[in-house]
Amino acid sequence: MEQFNPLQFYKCLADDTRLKAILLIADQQELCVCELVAALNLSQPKVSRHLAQLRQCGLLTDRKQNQWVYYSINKALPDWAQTVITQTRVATASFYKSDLERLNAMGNRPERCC
Amino acid sequence: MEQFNPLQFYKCLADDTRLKAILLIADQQELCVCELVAALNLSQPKVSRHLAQLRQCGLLTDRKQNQWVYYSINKALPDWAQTVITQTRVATASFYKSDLERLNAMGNRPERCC
DNA sequence: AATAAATATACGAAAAATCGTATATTCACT
DNA sequence: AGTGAATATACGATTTTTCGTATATTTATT
Repeated sequence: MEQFNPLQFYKCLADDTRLKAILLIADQQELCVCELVAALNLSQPKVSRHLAQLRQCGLLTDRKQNQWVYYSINKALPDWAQTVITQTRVATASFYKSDLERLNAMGNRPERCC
Repeated sequence: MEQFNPLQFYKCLADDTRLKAILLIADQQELCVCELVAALNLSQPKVSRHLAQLRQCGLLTDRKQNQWVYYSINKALPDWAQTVITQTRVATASFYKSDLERLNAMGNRPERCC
């Protein structure tokens, strides 16, 4: 991840949907779109649109398995950016607590494998 | 600084003027408005407006000395937020390098005291 | 008291970001 | 081939943010 732009990075974090999605994914290692839709309690197009933006900016990577697309934090992110995400995840757990609860209450979550 | 909102924090960092101002101030300990105007090469009202926003959100504190107002990073910021700023300052020096050069080239900088 | 320098604020205009809704795509399964 | 579930994208409308310009405020100096 060369010449990664901090302004673009922080613009990605400056939206409620995107920030919570990133923190949830960082907390859970990876999540598919339908899990994020349930956790965030938002429409599928809205969530999908923000995830696409985070992928395009290099914050997330995706992997497809069957009909699901799993998003995770891009391991190629510069160390400082990973540190920023981790610090935020640990220190601001109450910010996304209710989303995590909705995720855990979700039924029929797709099974990971491979 | 209780129940500090991470979304508001990142919105503060998600603007070119504000991000560079914060990094310059973090690097220099404190800077007055006219120094930031020179370093950022922007209009005084624009810089002043963004500084006011950063102060209102709790990222900066100000101190008045004679006719100058000096801004510095709010020491009451939560640790994680200070870590985020420090990590960014250290890792993305090239992002505000040219601003720092303009600051160093500036003549007639007000003298600190007290 | 008048002037000048530094800083702050007000306000409408312009630009940027976000949204809802509709629709397209992809894949598994029958 | 057809259906349904999961995901992605397009597009105009709305909301939010930022901006330039003018003006107010504060303080030091003459």
